[in-house]
Amino acid sequence: MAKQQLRKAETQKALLSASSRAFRSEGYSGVGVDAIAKAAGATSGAFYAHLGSKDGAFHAALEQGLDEVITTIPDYQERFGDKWVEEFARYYLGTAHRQDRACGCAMTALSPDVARAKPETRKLYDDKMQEIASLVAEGFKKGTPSERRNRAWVFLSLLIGGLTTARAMSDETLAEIVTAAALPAALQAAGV
Amino acid sequence: MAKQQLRKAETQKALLSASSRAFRSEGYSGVGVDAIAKAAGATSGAFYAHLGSKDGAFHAALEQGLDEVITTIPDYQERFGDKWVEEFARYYLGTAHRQDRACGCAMTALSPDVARAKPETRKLYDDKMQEIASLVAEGFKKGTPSERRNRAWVFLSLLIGGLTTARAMSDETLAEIVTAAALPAALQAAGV
DNA sequence: TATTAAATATAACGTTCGTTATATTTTCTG
DNA sequence: CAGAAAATATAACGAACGTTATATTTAATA
Repeated sequence: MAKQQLRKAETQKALLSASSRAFRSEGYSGVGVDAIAKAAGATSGAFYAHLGSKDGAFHAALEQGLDEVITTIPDYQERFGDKWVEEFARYYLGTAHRQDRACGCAMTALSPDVARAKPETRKLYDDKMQEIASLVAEGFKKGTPSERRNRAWVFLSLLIGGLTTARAMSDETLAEIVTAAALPAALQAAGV
Repeated sequence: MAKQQLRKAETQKALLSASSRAFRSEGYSGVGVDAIAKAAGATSGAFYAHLGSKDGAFHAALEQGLDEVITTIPDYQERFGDKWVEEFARYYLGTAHRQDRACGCAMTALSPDVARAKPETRKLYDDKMQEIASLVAEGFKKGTPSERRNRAWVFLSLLIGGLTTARAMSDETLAEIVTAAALPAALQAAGV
């Protein structure tokens, strides 16, 4: 019982990863189970064995996606120190992130579908987003904890709203104008 | 040729209105043509006679939705004068607007699907959003035109991002914390 | 190597998808 | 009132939907 477990874990990972990518780029209702399984190099049988249901796959993809944010923020804080906010916001509102929906941040890509998801999934969103806001607030320098937390929500709202708007635009120049405007405002919210 | 044209116009209006509501609350891929037609008290035959295709219905719903914003902003400016920004932002981030996805603002509800729409529709989004940003910027008091325009994008990004995040949350108290944080930041961007 | 168990593939279910072609109804014209 | 024209309803298409049941393959055990 070693080779079998390894293969199982790999299939699971591929299925979850394909689910994440598909839901982010096509939306929850924009992609089917067969297509996700195919993208993972598997079939719908394996999909249901591992993820239980399409709902379940979305729930798992959201959890993994928000956990990614939860580990990324401390990474930025360690790597860049005081400049972590600038680096993070610059990446978030940058061209590469805007153009790659499939591999982009779960907050922006999945929030609209979370609003339509089952209660259990929305509750998960509540918890993870609070965790993210806490990490962001702790990384801010000025202000009381309560002030910093408010500004963390502003910071996140600006990143999510700016990216959402820019991604919908077809004119790249216009999209850059939006993100370029959002960036200093996000830094101001961060107290930089 | 009067009664017939009247009925046609009414069917058209009902179809477009049902499309708008459905796309906003369920997402483009989350609802089918038959369901939209049924909600409008019609059938798919009438849907295709009036809207041409599902794509076409989304395009028309987006146009109507953004035009609604374009007429609403001057309305607020006339009705509330200097306080128009506060009133508008308070409505946008308020409980009623957050809880009613189907009748909410097209910017927040449709942007994620616009990112996946055909080029023609994304171009329409470009143009209408620039018009909206212009109206908002003209309603700001301080700063140069260029500064005001930047702050208009910040203002819009905050409203869209804050509302998107709050709508995804299941805990109403938490959702209100997010919108309550976004509101003063939006007003600050407006120069109030 | 035969048996058992686990992991995945296949095939099928009824339903709904977007769309088209045709039928039917309704309204206007002569 | 007869016939033309316009508006809408109906029915059907193949394809894809989410899901389940079963078959097949693979690996561990004895």
